[in-house]
Amino acid sequence: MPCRWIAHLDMDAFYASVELLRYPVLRGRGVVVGGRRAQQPVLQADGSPGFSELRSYAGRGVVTTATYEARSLGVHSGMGLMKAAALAPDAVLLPADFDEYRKYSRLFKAAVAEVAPLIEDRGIDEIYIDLTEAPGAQDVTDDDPYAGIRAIAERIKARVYLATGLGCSMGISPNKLLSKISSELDKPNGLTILTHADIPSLIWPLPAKRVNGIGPKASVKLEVLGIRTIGELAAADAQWLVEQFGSNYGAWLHQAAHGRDERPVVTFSEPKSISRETTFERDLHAREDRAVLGAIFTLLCEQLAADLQRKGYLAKTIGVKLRYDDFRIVTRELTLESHTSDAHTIRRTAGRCLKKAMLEQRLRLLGVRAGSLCKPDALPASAPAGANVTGRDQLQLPMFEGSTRTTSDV
DNA sequence: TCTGGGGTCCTAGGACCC
DNA sequence: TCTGGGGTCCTAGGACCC
Repeated sequence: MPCRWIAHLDMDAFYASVELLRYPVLRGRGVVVGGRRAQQPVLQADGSPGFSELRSYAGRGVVTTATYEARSLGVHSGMGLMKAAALAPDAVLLPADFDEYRKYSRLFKAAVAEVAPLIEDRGIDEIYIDLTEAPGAQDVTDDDPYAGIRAIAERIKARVYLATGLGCSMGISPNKLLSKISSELDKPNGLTILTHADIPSLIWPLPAKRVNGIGPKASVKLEVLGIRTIGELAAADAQWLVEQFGSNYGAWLHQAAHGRDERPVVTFSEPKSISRETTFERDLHAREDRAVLGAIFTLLCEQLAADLQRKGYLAKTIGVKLRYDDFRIVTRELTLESHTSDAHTIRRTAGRCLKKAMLEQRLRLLGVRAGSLCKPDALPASAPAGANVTGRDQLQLPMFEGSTRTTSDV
């Protein structure tokens, strides 16, 4: 196939950078965003905000993002806040403000779309962009074979900064896999352009876990097998990888290590599931803490129902997720006979799921999930949202389509 | 001093049907 | 009477990602 130009754009330390826009006085300091109950800055007598430092934090919670100053001390996202406090006690801790981050997310994506509209959403702070057909993308000059694509990338970065005041890093290559790796090679505010010819020198020396899709488990297993870098993975026999990792994943590992990836940039996809979950401030017991647990459970179901209704989806399977105090996770789910977004139906079904799980051990987390989603208009017209009809009834209902309402319609 | 909240995809076994 | 596959749906768990 003709060479594609796929960009991966990643906002630099996104949440923390948004907070720096709000509190410019924190620029240059270690700043950590995270902790569900981290303290909002309180206004001091002189009108300036008083920030709480990481050292004074106690309780559950993880680092969501850290500025590069805090990262230089070893703090990284996903780390427990107590551990982060030991590494960077002087860092400022701010609570996450997702409404604000979503606002900036929309701003930067709209800015990119003005230059290049073929965008794949990869969450709040990153996107893929297909630049293959962008005007001038294939232009070359005597001293720069990437002159055209480089100019487009610089234009995108400038537009993002103009729209948000935030920096980003871009990786551009013939596919998503290589671009994702490339965008991290020159952070922050970086731009890396590479082709297949650069794989041996730029990609192969990197640790295998830098490949998107090789996580903690797979990288440990690879290390046990004597493979640390992407190059060593590329040198491994494909059949041997299949024997070690299964046909699907093994074959993919081999392809990935050679930088091969034909996935298209997908500009739209329907959600598969919607969920709500919460970690308690202290572990709860199904019997001893029945009242508070029940209230939280109902609230989660109501929030989930509201999410479904706001987004315009109906769900056919309802599930619960439990995390016990030893971090073991179990899930239970039930498939309904008809789709619903009704809070009571969700609560009742989730309650039946809960009964299928072991409830002796203390719980750390409780979640409710809606799956098998569809839009109301994709359903037979005679099976209205939340109608309590069985599958068999649904099959018979079309006989009444277009006829007068029956009592079962009400 | 442990480990948030929101997702996707894959695997695998059993039920059920043809 | 026994032996068989293939396809789809449901359920549970797990790896991985942002």
